[in-house]
Amino acid sequence: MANCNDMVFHTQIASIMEVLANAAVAEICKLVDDDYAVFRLEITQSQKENRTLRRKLQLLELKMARERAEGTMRERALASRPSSVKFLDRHRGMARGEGSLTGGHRSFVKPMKHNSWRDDQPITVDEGSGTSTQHVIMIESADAETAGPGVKMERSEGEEDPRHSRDIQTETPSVAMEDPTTAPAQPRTRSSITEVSGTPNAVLKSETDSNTLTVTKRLLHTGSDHRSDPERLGLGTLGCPPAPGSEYLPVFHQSQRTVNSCGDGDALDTSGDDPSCSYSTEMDPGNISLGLETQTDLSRGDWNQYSSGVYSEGYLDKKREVIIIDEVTVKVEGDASPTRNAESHLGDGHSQGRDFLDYRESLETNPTVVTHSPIHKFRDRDPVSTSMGPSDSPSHVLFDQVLNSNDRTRAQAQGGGATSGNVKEKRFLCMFCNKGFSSPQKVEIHQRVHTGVKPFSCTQCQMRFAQARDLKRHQRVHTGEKPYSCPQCEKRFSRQDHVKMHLKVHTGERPFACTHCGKRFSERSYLRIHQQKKHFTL
DNA sequence: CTGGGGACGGGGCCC
DNA sequence: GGGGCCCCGTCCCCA
Repeated sequence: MANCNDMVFHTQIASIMEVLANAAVAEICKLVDDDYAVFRLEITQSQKENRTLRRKLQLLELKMARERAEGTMRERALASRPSSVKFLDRHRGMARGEGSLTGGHRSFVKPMKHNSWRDDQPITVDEGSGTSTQHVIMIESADAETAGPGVKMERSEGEEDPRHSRDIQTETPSVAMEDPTTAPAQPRTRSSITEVSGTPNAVLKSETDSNTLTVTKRLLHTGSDHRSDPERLGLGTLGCPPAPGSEYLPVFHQSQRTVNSCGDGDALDTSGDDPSCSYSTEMDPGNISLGLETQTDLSRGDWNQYSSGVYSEGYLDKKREVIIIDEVTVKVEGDASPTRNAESHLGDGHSQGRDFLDYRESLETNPTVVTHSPIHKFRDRDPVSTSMGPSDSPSHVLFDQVLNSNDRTRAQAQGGGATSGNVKEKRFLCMFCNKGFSSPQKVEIHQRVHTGVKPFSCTQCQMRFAQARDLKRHQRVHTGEKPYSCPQCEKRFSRQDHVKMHLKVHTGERPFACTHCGKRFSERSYLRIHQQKKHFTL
């Protein structure tokens, strides 16, 4: 009987335990579900915020570009000069498979053998017609071949980030039409050649009611290097001289889409009805940048390139540098203040020289490449468009306003070595790494690190240099000049820093110690080699 | 042959 | 624009 009671008792206990266990499981599941829902909600909100910030940045930079473009258009209207052929390279196309499209942002720098401008394939230039007709060639094809043999389009679409993908995929098929309301949208995958006639002002639409803009961007035909290095950057590039009449022609195309005012960042519906603001490259046939022009994306700093081009327009008016801005997509957000809402997607600022080694190598191996255009997509970051000239344009004001934000601090901090001086003195940012410099000239020089442009060539050898000082220093190799001597042994050197290095021989100074074995070296490179060989470390 | 070390040239940046 | 400085890599010599 007792055993029977025990069995009943245990059975009841087991039942209770089961019930409790089930309840606990249910409670856990409920908690997990709740947390999961909350987590997903947070993710969604964060994504929305990200999109909002991106679009705000786009809006800001679009405004800058438009303001600048308007100024250009006014100048053009005043000049009343005949226009040249304008290539609006939308860079939708790239010869996929050419170059490394999966190896990161360097991939685009791979020189291409075909799809490149060749000397025997000049671009027809409607020059000096005396009319205001502008031949605008919109290259929208995803197939570079459709762009003609002379058009080289490279892109790294295969490795683009989701944002970029979204922009591309959701943007309205861009139409390079003067009046998009009267012309049907053309599929992006097709090539189209649209001739835009009329005065530049006719092309440049009013921005007051514009929400979707197809901005025809172009190569800002500049290039200080052209002057200093005609043998490399001259006719050989494309087989045709720079179009003397080529001018800047930002073309804004309106779309009939309406504004999706979303100043607060909500309603960021990107599912296909994003108003698009597309920038197309207007390539000057005489200054096509081989292997460098590539599709860009606003969300990844291509606006930076555009604004840099704008900047070049002002500051580099005489220096002329090729700037390529590709088609981008942006949704103008109603009355949202671009300044207030500006979000500068500053890069990490540490993308420099060696990050572009492949690029530079490609340039070195392809001396005919004109290297004025900016590199696109070096890193997965969003550089801000901040290389503005010292002009008094609204863009400049806007730029300062942007930098007045917290991003200014970031810009300085990420300026990579901007250790001294205030921000104002370093407000000229590299379009590639956002590093700040105190003057446009310094930016230009610095950007040669990224572009590989070496305007100064040695007459004694084939060496090329980015700075005059480098050439001057190098030429001592040929002349044998050694103006510096060691005060200890009278040994002579061509460079003073080598004297300083040499002095360590006499002083016995070995400031670099191996952290593994304590062995000391006079130079860091010795230590590095030592550690590599002995300790298998960097 | 190998490693250490000096010399030296290119490159980048700050001032 | 140029000097100074530093970093890096390479070449070469020598133990």
